[in-house]
Amino acid sequence: MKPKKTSLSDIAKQVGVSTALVSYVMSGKEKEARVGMDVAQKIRDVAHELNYQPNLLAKSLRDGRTHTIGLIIADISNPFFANIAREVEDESRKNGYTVIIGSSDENADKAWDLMNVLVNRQVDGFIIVSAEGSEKLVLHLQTLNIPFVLLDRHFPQFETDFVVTDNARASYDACRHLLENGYRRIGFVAYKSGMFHISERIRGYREAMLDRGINPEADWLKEVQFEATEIEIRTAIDALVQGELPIDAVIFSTYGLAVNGLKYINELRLRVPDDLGIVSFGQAEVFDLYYCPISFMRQPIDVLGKHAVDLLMERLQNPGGARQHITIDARLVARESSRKKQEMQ
Amino acid sequence: MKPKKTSLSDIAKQVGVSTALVSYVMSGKEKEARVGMDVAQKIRDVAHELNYQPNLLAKSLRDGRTHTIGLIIADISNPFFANIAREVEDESRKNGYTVIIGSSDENADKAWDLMNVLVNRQVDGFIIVSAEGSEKLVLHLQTLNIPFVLLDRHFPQFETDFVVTDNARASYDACRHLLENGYRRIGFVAYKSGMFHISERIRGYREAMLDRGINPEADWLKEVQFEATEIEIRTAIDALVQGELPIDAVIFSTYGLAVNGLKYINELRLRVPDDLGIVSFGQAEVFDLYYCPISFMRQPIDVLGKHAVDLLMERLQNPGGARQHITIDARLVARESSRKKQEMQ
DNA sequence: TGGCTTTGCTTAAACGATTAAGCTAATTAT
DNA sequence: ATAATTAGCTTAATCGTTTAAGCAAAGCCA
Repeated sequence: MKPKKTSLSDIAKQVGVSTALVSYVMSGKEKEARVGMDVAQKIRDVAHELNYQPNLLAKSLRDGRTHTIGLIIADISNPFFANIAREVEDESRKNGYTVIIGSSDENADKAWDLMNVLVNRQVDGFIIVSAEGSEKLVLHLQTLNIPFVLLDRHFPQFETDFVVTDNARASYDACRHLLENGYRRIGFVAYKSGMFHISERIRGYREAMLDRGINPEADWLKEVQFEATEIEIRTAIDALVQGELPIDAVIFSTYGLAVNGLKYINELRLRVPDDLGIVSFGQAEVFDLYYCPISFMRQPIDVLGKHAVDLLMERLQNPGGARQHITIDARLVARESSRKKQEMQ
Repeated sequence: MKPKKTSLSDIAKQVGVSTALVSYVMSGKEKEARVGMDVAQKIRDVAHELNYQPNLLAKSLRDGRTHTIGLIIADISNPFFANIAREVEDESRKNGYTVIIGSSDENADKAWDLMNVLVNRQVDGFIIVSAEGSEKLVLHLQTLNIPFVLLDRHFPQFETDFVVTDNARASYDACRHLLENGYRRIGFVAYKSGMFHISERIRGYREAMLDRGINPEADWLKEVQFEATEIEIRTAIDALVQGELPIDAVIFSTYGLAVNGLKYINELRLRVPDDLGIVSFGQAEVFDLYYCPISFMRQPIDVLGKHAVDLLMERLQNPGGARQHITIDARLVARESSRKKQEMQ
């Protein structure tokens, strides 16, 4: 039924030599291995004729490297991660590596299972956007001595390679921008999470407010559950805009929060930015096409992805080298949603 | 340096038996292989103690199945494909398969290269969103006897498994909806392509117009190059809205066209739907959050993805079975962008 | 002529798992 | 008591590749 693929020994048999010779020729080692010119040519001819394609499984098994990397992200259907995946894919292919992507849904258990599957498939290394609670995963990879690079999020308590944006600074810039444009009562919506990148974003917001001499009300910070974003975000926004001190601007610390938040803001018929100024993290076509284009902190996804792959490649070459920490600045893209406030007397 | 992973023979050595016994126990065949209860337990204990993880490479090499499928799509950073990828990933994992995703950028050569890499990695089968001109790829997989399912697009001239939406019908429905709501001069924007799914969409549009007794002007159909979408779409829209017979509605036959089109429509300060009614293919948050929510044809991505995987699984079981053609209907999600036209006297 | 190097190839082990076949000792049947 | 069965293991081939080591013949030098 299935026309067996041609292997080294098929060629060897037809040419009348050992598989060793064929292997040498096919991997361009004919010089070192002193293969006769005529035989080499014959081998190439037959290989071509039989349409030989090497079996990468066998090769990998033999030399312990699969030239495959595992990419664990939160969710491939989120544009931020999809774009990251795309960068990682392209950059990896340039380096001769294939990527296997898995979505963890921000769930540490899922991430753990994924990692195990990929480890068993013998990936050479990982690029990981950590879910909350995946310290165990990180430690496990360390004891297995499998190279990995943390992307977008990292654990300050562990000494690992990572590539992240400067979240505190990005948040600070977002907030300062709103302040400069006349907004004063600024809310901040984040996921409820113990993860470092989240708390950094909150810290940046706080500092910007304090530096401006404003004490951010505790009520202005809303933390919503990832698993129940749609519902909780409504409650959060209701509270923010209807409280004693209704906010005049809000920062969404994540793409998913912004999308859900904007939907509800539309429902409430709040006008952006007159009723509510907005700056968001993340990026996507949504922000361009909203009736009032949304200002956002642009994370240089291409740079993040490229650095992550390059760093991993370096680590694969030199597993013992010093861990590297790469921090990249996000850049504010200011648009209508945060334009200078008209003082309304 | 690297603490070698534990293999069957490590366990065998420690327990003092052959690797065969260990293999039987680890793969749950201890009954058939008549392994002694006490020895079996000992093996399990040691396996656990040494944290044994099977090497899937070796297993795959041995029995010729990798439990891996290749997914070739146009671009993972396009939400339509990202969502497909997500479905395929989840459904495959349920079946014990791992997915390797590659983006072809609608380029047949890239798709060809990708396929070759994946074939060499011995994927068991493929799910493919074909790029234009990839007939060669399809034929090649057929001669290699590697199972594959075409997704979203298919080649009517080849007898293959496929899962697609009924594009002619979707287009017909989109157009009829606009007609029913009072629009008459309806434009259609598509990619310039010889691919079947595109011409089907055009056909559906034409038929809906003709059935209504309207002869669609040739100028109302605009075909833009995939590689130069941003520029060409401006020219196309300019022509559509400024011609002798300016259109009063437009159908975007693809997500990417809609996004670029809407951007330009915004720039032109055309009001949707008063100046221009809109229905689009594709789906994404963009359509929800546009100032005037965009009507679109919802393709049931979850169903598409699930069917594609299930069909491939079936084909892997039974390579010789009759090819299956699965066609799924898109459903109109009607919103503001195509609301009933106010007759303006 | 005898020893040394070079050329051109083959042999065989290794990667880690699977599994048909075979072997031995104990048990059961006759 | 002897033959037949069964339980409980081992052996070894296999998947396709790589590569160190070895071997024979030819070439070179004195």
